[in-house]
Amino acid sequence: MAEEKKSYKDSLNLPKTSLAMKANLVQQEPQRLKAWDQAGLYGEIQKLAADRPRYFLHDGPPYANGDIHMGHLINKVLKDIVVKYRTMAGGRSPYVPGWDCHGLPIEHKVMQELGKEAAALDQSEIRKRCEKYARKWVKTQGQQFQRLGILGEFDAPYLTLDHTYEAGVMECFARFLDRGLVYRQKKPIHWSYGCRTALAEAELEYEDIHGPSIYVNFPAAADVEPLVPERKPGEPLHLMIWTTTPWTLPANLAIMVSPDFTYAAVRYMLHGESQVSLIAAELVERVMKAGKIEEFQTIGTVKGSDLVGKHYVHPFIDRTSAVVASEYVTLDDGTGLVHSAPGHGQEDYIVGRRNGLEPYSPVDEEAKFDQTVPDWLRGLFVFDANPLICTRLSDLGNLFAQGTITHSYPHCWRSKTPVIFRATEQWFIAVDRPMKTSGMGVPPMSPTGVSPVDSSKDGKGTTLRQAAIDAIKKVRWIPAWGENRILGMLESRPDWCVSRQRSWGVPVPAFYCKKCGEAIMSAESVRKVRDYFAQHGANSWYRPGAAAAILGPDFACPKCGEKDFRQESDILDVWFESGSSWLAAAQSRAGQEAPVELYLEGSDQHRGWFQSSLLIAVAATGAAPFKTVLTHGFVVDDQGKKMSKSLGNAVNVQDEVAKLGADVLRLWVSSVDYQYDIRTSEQLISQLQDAYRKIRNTFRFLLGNLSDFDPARHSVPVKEMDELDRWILARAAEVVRDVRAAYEAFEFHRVYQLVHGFCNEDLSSLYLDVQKDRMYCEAPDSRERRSGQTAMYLVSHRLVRLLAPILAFTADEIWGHVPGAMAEAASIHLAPMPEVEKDWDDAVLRERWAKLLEVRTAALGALEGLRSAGTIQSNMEAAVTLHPASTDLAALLSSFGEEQLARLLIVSQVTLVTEQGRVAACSHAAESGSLPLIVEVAKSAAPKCGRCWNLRSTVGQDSSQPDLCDRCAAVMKNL
RNA sequence: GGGCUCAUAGCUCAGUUGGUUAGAGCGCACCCCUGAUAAGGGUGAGGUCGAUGGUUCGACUCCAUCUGGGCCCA
Repeated sequence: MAEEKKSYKDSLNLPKTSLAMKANLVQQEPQRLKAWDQAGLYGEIQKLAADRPRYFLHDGPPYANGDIHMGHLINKVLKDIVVKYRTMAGGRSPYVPGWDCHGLPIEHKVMQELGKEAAALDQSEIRKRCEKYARKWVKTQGQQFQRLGILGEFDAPYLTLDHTYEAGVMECFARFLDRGLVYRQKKPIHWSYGCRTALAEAELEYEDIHGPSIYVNFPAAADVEPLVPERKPGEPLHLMIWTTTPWTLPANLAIMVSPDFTYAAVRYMLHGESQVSLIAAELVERVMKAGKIEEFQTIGTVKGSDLVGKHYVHPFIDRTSAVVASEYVTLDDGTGLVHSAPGHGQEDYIVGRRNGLEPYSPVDEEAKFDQTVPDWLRGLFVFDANPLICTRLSDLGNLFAQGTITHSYPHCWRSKTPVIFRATEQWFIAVDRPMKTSGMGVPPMSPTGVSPVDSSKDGKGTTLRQAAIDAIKKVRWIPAWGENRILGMLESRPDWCVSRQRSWGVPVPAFYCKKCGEAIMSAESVRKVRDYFAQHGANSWYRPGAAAAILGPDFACPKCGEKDFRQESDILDVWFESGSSWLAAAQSRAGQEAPVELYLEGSDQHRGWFQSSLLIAVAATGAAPFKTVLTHGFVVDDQGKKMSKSLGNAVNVQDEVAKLGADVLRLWVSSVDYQYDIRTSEQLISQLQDAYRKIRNTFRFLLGNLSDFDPARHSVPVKEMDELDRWILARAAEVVRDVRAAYEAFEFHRVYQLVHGFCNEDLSSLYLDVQKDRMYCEAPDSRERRSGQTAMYLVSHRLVRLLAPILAFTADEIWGHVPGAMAEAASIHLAPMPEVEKDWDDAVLRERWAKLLEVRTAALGALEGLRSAGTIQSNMEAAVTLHPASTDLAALLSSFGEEQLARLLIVSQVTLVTEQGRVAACSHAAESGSLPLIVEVAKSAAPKCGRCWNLRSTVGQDSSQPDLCDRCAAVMKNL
């Protein structure tokens, strides 16, 4: 039986707090959200910040489709951290969330849901369904974002389907017309003859088909002959191509070669005649095998670069065309010479444009040949034409070989018919045409003016490409390589094709004369559309009579004078829409004029939103719409692989919120260096729970010691504080400085590391541990205790605000427990960031303590030996003798004093021996690493105080309190 | 295939203009405390700095190549 001992527990000032140890975030966070909502917190913040300098982060609109995923979490939490920090740091930083509501994925989804019903609905009815669908997800995602603690104008977000937004898009488009950059031209697109519509990549389904595979000899023109001197006079010379789409041969306008390849001139017998064909040297064997030719010889070689610019004759059309260089030619299959029809293929089109070739596409909506082809093909369905063309080539002696091949070919997702590439009229924005400055007199739609492009003479201004390149140099890109990345894309990008053959979007604002087909589109007409959309929305475009309503009854076709028009059925590229947001939303809707301070999106947006926003703003205003662009990387799994549903490695945001709470997720986001790939798994995220608990418990203990502390009445001036307390304040000042610098640099993982480290190392394992004795045992109102309380109060009061942008919920909860804090600000999000306090920021003190802490570490190491040997159980039973071997260290320790050293080491007694040669023979003496110090440890012989549990020689001095030390005896007397 | 980019302990991060045995925290293992207690303290084990070659007296750091990732194109 243990000896019955008197308990002094009730006489101690043990920590007492209502801040629960268990956060219970999953239940608590929604309640706090409700309270914020009822208090109108976001509005209060904006009211408070109304007159401060602006720091506007313009939200890139996520797509209104599906539940939010990890990518959204990263992006939105980072934005929220920026906004909350900037607000607390003295800025005005409203947050207006946006949503991208138009576009194919929604249209596609709606069409799928409608199924066969879709055919019976007109375009405006389909658009209504799309809008309903988009709005549903806007609402859902808005709630999911808010659940993460993100504050903003969620009751009035900007939507790309808002009337004002659509009008803003039109204004942006009009600016391009002001600059003379809009033109119309044919371009090949995926075409479904089954649905008589263009298809987007997402609407294609790839299926295997059996089709023809033919090798065709194109007769070489005379300028090729000198390249093959080995050829016998009169011997036919050909350029041999390979194709699986014979029906595109009538549209052949070029043969593409690689300048780097070597082409062989191969002699062989065909139809009893000796022939020479040019074929890529590496492919000769395979081609000859395909033609079942066993005897052949390479009689010479030609460099691809020498072939470029030479000519050939079309086998069945009276046309001579040129050989062109192309980077798309490979040696994977075919002959190394590629038949090119610029109207029937993407790569052919690109190479064709470079060489001034028309995107010739003699095929109509039903995939039938038009009147420009030879008469034996006119009106024929292209897939029916394939065998005819092969027969014709064979008859002409140009068919080298013929077979069938099975390969993957795109099909229409709805009609299941094979897709063809067909060139149709599209609207483009020119990037290399000098920009005009006329038309700038048209007043901007928004109250704020826009500065014109700086260009002195019409038609002699800079190009959009050059202006954009100049503009990006004035932007701060974080990380810095972002500038290089977008620069590379800008330098190589083609003209912007802005029309799409879809329903769900903002219409291309063109009209066509019903009589002569003339396209009507001018800055003036587009601004009429703009005004009409501002009032009626883009849906009104699809009403009968919209053209007359917009253009006015008196408008006549400038070409034929007719007054009957139809509206364009194509819509604008959705990137044009979202790229207009700096004007259509930030400026028009939120009153935040470009350039705004920050865009913050994933690094994929260098090609997407950053670039479209840049091009539009540069054309419209002459400058980039942003001052700083910050990008983050992508979420990958714990192996570094991309996340996908099919791999099963995706982490579900909703599940994590329901399991861990939003603050743990926010802490996780803050903890990673988001500029590169972000490794993610449920386990990796849940590891942050430990850090969260550490931080929370540190605050819990700080606050627990402040239950009887009123800062107004009990504060001890910093100068009068105990040195330990002044040290923790000095450290706190350092942390405030470093954390704020980290926030300013968007290095939130440094914030996390600094704060976590401070809680863990400085506070929990050192300062608070050392302070326990005083806080518990000294008289409640003693100077020693009040000094410590003042420090703890000041530290909590600052530290919690450093955390507020990250732990949005918990920091606010803690704030409610900091003495007097609620009187300063009803929510922590209304409080200012702490400043570096000059009174605290004592570098000399920090230096001194760095040495003291080295001594402490050395001593703890020695004590570990004593404890593991079983000599003592707790360090409080130990007596430590320090033998400093340098005068500097001796002076330092002497100045600190034995009593203070004992406190710092949390041992019963420290004896400082500064004379040489007095190290006792002691098995536990240890020389510490780099310090000129010998630490001697032993069990103290003193009796244990029944109250503070220290072993003290003063126990029993007061005969009325025989089991107490002098300190405790004195305290007890005055209780 | 092209542009940009990443690779340091199980995890998250530091590693200053190349300069001694590569650091921190977490986690882990072991120990202590039981007056922060579904807490707190201590000690310890973990890395051939993705690989190879080169420049240099000396390379995690500079150069080249490769391997494996990521984003965007083709």
